[in-house]
Amino acid sequence: MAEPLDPEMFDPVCPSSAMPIQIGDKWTAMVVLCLERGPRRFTELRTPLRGITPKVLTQTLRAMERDGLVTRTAYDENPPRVEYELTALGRSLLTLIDAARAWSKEHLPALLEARRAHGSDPGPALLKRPGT
Amino acid sequence: MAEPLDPEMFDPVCPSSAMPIQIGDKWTAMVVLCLERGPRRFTELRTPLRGITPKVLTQTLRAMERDGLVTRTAYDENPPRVEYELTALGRSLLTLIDAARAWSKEHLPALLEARRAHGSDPGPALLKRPGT
DNA sequence: GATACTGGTTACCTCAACGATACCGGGATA
DNA sequence: TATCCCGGTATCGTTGAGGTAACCAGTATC
Repeated sequence: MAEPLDPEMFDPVCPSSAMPIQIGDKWTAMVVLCLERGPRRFTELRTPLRGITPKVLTQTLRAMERDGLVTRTAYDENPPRVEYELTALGRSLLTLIDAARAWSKEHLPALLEARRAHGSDPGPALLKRPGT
Repeated sequence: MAEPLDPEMFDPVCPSSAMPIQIGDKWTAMVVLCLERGPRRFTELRTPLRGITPKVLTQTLRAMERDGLVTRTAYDENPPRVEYELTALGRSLLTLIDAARAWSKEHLPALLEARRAHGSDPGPALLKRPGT
């Protein structure tokens, strides 16, 4: 829980953005990965999740808290400090995320090639979400 | 590829609707499961996917075709006949779907209980998609 | 007094997915 | 003549996730 998060742990250009699997909402899986090695603070999470706005991060964390995936602990200090930590349930998603990443590693190139070979039209917009 | 699809293979009331995992678009995983045992016709798919409109089914299938998940074969007969079949790539999603279902079987009750225990507010709408 | 830091909140807007409803072409069948 | 079957299209409307921008309270520091 010590070392800082790598600001580039999620490559925004990476084709994993086309991954056909989504865990929870758009940012949920990335939050889980950020919390994998210990509790993190709100601001700390914003670094690797480049581009996330505080509103959306709050929404995501509140929903995850509601679903028992994370706990929120506020310390009465100042400046204020709030820490988010994975629960066992939240941690159980890691196996699923690993499965999704394994599938992508093995099959995503074929999917992208199929899409490219399909030719001109971008077509309906299946599978365009950001991933990990 | 012979036996008809069970019209009730997807229970619309089942809490799996809350499953925090989504494969492709809303109907993609269900289509994959429908095609698991062999090619199916357009109208045949509409039966278990209760409530899907032809427009949305067409959209879903076209996107899956574009991504190399299914093949579309039109026979020049009449009444017209079109068959959709899983490709190897599409079939590879089955392992992922199984993993998602295994997770749900084991952990979904805990998630739903956490949500219930969280109390009154339905809160922001994470995790409300139909699943399998 | 002014500014900065943390952890947010509020109001507004956009856009794609999804759904409802209606219609169609062509051959076969009654 | 009329109707059915099949595999779709066409048009319209709704919804909600997600984004943008601005603001806030409380303390500490300059």
